[in-house]
Amino acid sequence: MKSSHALSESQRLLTYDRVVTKTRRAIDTKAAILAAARARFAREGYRSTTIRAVAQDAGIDPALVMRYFGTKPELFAAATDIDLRLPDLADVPAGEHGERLVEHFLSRWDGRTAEGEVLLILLRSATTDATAAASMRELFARQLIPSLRPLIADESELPQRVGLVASQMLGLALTRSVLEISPVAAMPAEAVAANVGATIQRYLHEPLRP
Amino acid sequence: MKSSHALSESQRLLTYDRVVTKTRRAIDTKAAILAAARARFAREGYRSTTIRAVAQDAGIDPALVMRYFGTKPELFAAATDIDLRLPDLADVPAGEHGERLVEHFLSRWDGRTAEGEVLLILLRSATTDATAAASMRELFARQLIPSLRPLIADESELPQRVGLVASQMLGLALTRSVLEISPVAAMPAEAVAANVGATIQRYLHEPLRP
DNA sequence: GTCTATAATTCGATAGAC
DNA sequence: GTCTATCGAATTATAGAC
Repeated sequence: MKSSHALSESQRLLTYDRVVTKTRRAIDTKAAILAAARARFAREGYRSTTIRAVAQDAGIDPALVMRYFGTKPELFAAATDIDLRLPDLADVPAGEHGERLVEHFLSRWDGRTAEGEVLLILLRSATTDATAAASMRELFARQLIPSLRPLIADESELPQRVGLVASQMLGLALTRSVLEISPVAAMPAEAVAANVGATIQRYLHEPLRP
Repeated sequence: MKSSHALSESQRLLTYDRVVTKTRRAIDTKAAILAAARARFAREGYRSTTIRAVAQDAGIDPALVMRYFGTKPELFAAATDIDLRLPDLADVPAGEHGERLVEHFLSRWDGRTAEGEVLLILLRSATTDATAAASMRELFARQLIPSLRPLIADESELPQRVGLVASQMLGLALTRSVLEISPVAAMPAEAVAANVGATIQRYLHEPLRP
């Protein structure tokens, strides 16, 4: 009877080599699927993105997508599960908070980074898909609020202030990077940072109205 | 040979009556379809709304929807073809423009009027459907810009100013009425009008930054 | 005017060969 | 690990009976 212990050294190396190759390819495939999925979700939203299209973009078979991620909702969850790495503005002069925050988001969206892409994915999908909307609310509560907490003087005003900030920042992403309403889409990043930054600044530090 | 001229008076009345009844029912049916379509589009967006669901809501057969509106894109166009009836603020003191504008939109969205519903429909659909996105840009150019033109001192700044206004107003609709991010959704209308109104006021009348 | 029946696609998901 | 083949469900749209 031939057991695995009876393998010759060359056989073992061959087996090992094949396993490593398969594993590395699997990692590449998984990454390729995720990248293709993010791009599709970002352009077309959850509902219009098909497993078949993602597979074609990644250059593999649709069945592989199911094998790696199980279901379409799980693929979406994997594609959007990311730390936005929001900036720490504690050391920035208080008067520059608004402008710096807008600059940060603009560089993410305009530069099409992974973090920026995820935000656009959620924005495109959250308007029709309940799961994506929940992710957006969670992102607000778990990432945006904590990151801005150190900047707000009165803790009791934190949720309202961050809510107002979100209304302007998401509206900016929507008009500039999704709907591409021309005056906003064409506006230089510096002008956006200055004008919208002044609004964020007010929402963060100016007295709230009743 | 029996021609239509040979109909008796009672027969003619009967025929006429039947035609009138059918016509009135047709008008009702068409209106019922449109109302059901608006409600579905507003809640679920373009892609997820099905002809079958609309027909069921309207209490009629799916084939009737096709008969009256041809195709699904045409149904969508008919459901969103509406005059937003934006307010004329020419007689309002310049210092109140921002707050009044926010109050106007809030009453439309919170009260679920036809105009407000159409804006929410477009907002939910425009993130994934190119046709809806085009409708949104057209609405911006054909209705929002003209309605705000009389308020802006320097005509050359009109597009940028209205673009900034749109970024905040659409962001407000998104966070409050679509995503329902809690601090914004729970905020009393008066507080929203005051805080966001101040932003709109700045975008309309304060000096633009470079 | 309204409905039944169905054609023609498209998609998510599964089973199984290699 | 990867792919072929296919099922079952859902959807838009059409043809035609009543």
